[in-house]
Amino acid sequence: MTTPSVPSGLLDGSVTDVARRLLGCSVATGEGDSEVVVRLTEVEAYDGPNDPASHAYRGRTKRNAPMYGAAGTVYVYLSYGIHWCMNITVAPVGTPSAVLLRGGDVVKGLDIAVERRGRTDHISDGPGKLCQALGVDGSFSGSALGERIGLTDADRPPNQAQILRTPRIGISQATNRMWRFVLASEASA
DNA sequence: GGATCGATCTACT
DNA sequence: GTAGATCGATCCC
Repeated sequence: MTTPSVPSGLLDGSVTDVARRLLGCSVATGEGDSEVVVRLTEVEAYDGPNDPASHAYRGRTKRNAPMYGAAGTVYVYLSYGIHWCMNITVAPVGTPSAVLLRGGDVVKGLDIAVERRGRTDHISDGPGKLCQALGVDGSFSGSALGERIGLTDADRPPNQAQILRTPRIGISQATNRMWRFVLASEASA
């Protein structure tokens, strides 16, 4: 076992399989009273070299290096100079596939998340907001799941029937790929 | 060394 | 629903 804090098999398979599987899973940061847990409701798959929209499409750089690491590596980058965005590397070493965590519901430590966000609404319904609510920043990039960020599948739906597939957001390339996955219960019709 | 772009967020209409 | 903000990293000369 290499990543004891990650449920076995959770990160196996294609990047789209994993993205779908991560919906409903919970991401956690902090410990004890300062722990914040978010249940994922929105993710996107990025298939490195085969995906024009991926940061790894043009090759390896200092920023995206963690995507070339082992499955379960956390890749955090700064978007638009102000927002942190968090990914989980999927494929084996050398293959830069990753899943972008776009949003979710805070299920623990809501007061902490609210304080960090400075608002009581829109706490974690976007990539940058999700990271801010969890207290994730660039120092988390390159670390493995289980070290500073925990991942559990406790509240994952038993089937994939409630999962919707839609085009990805915020990109200008390969927008035709339906690689954004959302929990149907959160999509409000 | 300089110019350009970005997997976004917030506020206002 | 629409427009503006904001700063690092990347890419090119």
